[in-house]
Amino acid sequence: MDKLRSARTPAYQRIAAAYRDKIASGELRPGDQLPTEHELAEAFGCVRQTARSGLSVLITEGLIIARRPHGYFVRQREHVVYRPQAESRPLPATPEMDRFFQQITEEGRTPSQTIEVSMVAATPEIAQRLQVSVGQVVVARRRVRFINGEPVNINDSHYPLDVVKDSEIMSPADVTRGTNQALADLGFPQARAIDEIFVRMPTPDEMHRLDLGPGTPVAVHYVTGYTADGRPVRCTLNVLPGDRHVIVFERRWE
Amino acid sequence: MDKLRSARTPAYQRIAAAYRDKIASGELRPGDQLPTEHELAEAFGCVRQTARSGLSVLITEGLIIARRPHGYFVRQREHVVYRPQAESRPLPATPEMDRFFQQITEEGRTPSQTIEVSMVAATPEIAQRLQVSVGQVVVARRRVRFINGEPVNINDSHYPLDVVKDSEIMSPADVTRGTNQALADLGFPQARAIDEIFVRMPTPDEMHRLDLGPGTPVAVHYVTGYTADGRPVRCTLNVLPGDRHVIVFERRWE
DNA sequence: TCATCCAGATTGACTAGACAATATCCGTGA
DNA sequence: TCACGGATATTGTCTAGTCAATCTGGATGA
Repeated sequence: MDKLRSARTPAYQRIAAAYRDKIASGELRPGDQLPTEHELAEAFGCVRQTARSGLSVLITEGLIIARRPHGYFVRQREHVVYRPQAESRPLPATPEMDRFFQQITEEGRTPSQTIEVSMVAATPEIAQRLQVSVGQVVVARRRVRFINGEPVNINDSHYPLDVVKDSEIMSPADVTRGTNQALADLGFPQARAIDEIFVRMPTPDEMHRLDLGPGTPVAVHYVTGYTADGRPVRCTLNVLPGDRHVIVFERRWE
Repeated sequence: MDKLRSARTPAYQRIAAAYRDKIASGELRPGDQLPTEHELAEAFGCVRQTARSGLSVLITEGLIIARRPHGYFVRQREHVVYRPQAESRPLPATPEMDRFFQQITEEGRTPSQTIEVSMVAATPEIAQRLQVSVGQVVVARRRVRFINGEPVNINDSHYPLDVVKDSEIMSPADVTRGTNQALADLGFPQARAIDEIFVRMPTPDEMHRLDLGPGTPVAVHYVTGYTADGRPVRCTLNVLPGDRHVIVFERRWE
């Protein structure tokens, strides 16, 4: 019976399933090497191309990577906490939050970033959220953040031109007190924000900018900030690689 | 003279890039059919297997699907709004929220769900969040939600055994007033919650339960609810297919 | 009329090779 | 000792086929 089933399922799927299990069970741990294509083909009685198909399944599932000419290795991932609310609430606000930060703490990381400010035509996504027409000129403040020299996320903030004109937000330097504070000083304090999170596979451009391996999905996080009278004054687009981040929100019932 | 490898880029990548662009530019729209493998091979001067490789790239990117024996088609996705805060705040609380709901409104959808309650050993993920030891017995209330007969998400809530023992939460029926209210009635009102969102490719089991196509990542959303004195009384695990959901939060600065 | 069967088109799985690209290891020579 | 260069192992790309699985639609027959 079992033999029948294993004979029915394609060889490449049996190979993928076998090593998926070994990874899930912990028999193979992050960094461990898998057999070579040649060895797999021999072990499963198929040709190299079929073994490759099986391995490629695991690659697209984000479980392993290929390193030429070394072989295939189990991927490792550690999740840096990404906390949208930290923009406004600086520190862990409840004892529960502390527990999470203790586990995934940042030891010895050296963060850095690149900043680039430009005036661009609003994409449909940005235009809709800022309530301007598509193609209208808005200010884009683009950042790529790095930890230990490796890119961790893309952070593109967009502002209506008249809101930030001639302000320090338009200079491509770090605004130490925070762009949200700068926005408030310009007379546009944000009272509310809406967070939207989409999940998808990255575009080739994103794969390049974030140095993503195959099988790594991204979270696309839009933050639209509104003043008290309901005018959108900021739309931030974050692209977060799934293998490097966990997004954390905190809620309270009042 | 010879083949002169048209570019340095491999043929299968050129094929993928060509059709990725056509999809991005809107030349090919959701539901449209791509050329067959045979036609692509002829057009790009390669064999069928190479054309297949190019198409498989687009499949893993979630852009197209293969429907045997019809051909390849551009995928379509519509995002249902998933709003964790709706558990506690029933309706759009700000004018801005209204705008989002108008766009992605639910017309003529017929929701349904399956419910299954069991006592299970806590997985490490659940145990850590409920602050119990791994393997300790907890109550799992598993739901799969459907819209128009199609599964849209997995929703597994876990409770410490002593909290929900002999309560209606343990019966596999819909709790109309909501499990959170039921929990409060048992003497465990939740005062705070922590949301964690991970992004990854689905496991084969999740692909099966949610009827996911290849190239579809999922968001894994943990909600851990705490009473006012900091005791975790609920840990809910949501699995949301990336092609069907957008996660929406709303924030206020006070 | 209506159900049934079959041919055809298309993707899925696989074989059996070939040559290219790449990083490491190791031996050679200055 | 140390720099350089080639051998080697491994994955990456590709060709040229074969046979299987699946769905549609048209032909066939009661």
